[in-house]
Amino acid sequence: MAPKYWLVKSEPEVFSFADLKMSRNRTTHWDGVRNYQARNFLREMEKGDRVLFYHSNCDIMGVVGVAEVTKEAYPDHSAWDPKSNYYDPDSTPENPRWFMVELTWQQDFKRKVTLSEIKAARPLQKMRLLQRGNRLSVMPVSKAEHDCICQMGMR
DNA sequence: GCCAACGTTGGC
DNA sequence: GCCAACGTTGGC
Repeated sequence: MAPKYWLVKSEPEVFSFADLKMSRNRTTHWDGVRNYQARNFLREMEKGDRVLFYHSNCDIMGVVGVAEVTKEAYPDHSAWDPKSNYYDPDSTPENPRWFMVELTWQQDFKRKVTLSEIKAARPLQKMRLLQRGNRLSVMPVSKAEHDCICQMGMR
């Protein structure tokens, strides 16, 4: 099965791409997604899928590197922890509502591909990232868009 | 099922 | 810090 392509957003002050790189095995579980549409995308992720890592809500927003899905969707246990920020009493181990995947750092871009560059790049105009009112933290990206952004980032 | 109120996201 | 654009909640 050919790998699929995704973009995940993270606020670097909360969890940056450098944080992922410094994690054990350069891997983390991508928990805390509490939006149904984003969850559904998470559940479509498969091992080997490529993930563009985007920094949001910071000085210069943009894609900073590439990660890979190393474990596909499994129940997000932070939803069961009353002390977690992501606690959701309606999600239970018997009937989990929320899921997470495992992401592994793969490659730093030589330079950040900024939001304004993405907005200016003709092949990227249809990206979901640029669509009005978009607030998804996990979204699909086409292979062409992924390749274009990687090319910009590695130049 | 409608919809107003409220909370959150995230670019600016 | 502001605020537009959502999603969610809860009364009816």
